[in-house]
Amino acid sequence: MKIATYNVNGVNGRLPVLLRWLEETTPDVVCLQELKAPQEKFPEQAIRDIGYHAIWHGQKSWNGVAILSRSGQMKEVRRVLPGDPEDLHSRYIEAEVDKLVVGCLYLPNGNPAPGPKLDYKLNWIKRFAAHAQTLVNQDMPVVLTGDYNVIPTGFDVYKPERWVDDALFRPEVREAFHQLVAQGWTDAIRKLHPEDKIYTFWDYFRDAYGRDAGLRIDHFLLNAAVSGRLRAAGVDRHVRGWEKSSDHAPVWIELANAK
DNA sequence: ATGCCATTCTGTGAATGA
Repeated sequence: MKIATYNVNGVNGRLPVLLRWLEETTPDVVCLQELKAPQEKFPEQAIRDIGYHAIWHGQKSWNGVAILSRSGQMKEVRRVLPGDPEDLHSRYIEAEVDKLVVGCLYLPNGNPAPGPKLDYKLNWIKRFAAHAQTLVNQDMPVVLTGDYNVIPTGFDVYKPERWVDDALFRPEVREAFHQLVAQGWTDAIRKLHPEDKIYTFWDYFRDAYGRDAGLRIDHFLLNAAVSGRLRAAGVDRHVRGWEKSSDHAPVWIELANAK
C-alpha cells in the first residue's frame, strides 16, 4: 500500500493540483496539511468524487489537517494533540485505517526565533514526543507523517550555514527531533535513501525550485511494528513544478502487505 | 538585514509561512 503526505498550502486554492496529483498517483492513504480552510469549507465532495473518503480538522485561514483513504474504512482516533487544552490550532489528526494507525501532523514553524513562536514549537514537539512514546512500542503498525518543519541534518538543506538561526534548523529543534526519533522510530525516507540529496520543500522566492535550493522537512516516522514492511519511499518532485503548485511536494512510502 | 512569492480574509493591506 502507498501512503502519502502533502502540505497543500490552501486546500481550496490548490484543489486542481491536489486532484490531478491524486488521480495520477492514487495513494491509498493521504495526509494533508495547511488546509487553510474552516471546517465547513473543506472540498469533501470533489475529493469523494475521485474515490476518497476524508476526515479533517479545519481552521479559518491557517493550519488544518486531513486524512484521505481510498478504502473508506477509517476510524478517527483523535483530532487534537493531547497535553494542552488551550492550544486551539488544528495541527494533528489521527485515524485507524487499513490496519494502521496514521497520525497526520503540521508541526509549528517557530519563526521568528527566538521568541514565543519558537517556544510554542518546542512545547508542541514535547507534547508530540509524549504522545509518540505511547505509540512507538505498540504491536499495531504506526505511521506518523506530515510537515514536521524540522530540517534533521545539514545534509537535508541546500546551504546549511544560511539556516543555523532559523527555527527549522536551530540546534534545540534538531535535538528535539532526534530525541523523538530515538524513541525507536524509523525516518523512512532517509532509511531507504541514506546518501541521496532529498528535498520536500522549495521556497517560492528566488526561483528556489529551479535552483534546487530545497529543504527536507516532510517526514515519515514508522514504528518497529511496520518498519520491516517498508519497500519504497520518494518525493513527487515534479508536482512542485506545476502551475499554481504548493511550495511543498508530495512525499510517499510503499509498504508491503501485512503477513 | 531585507525582500524576494503566495496564501487567507471581519480584505484592498496585514498576518503568516519556512
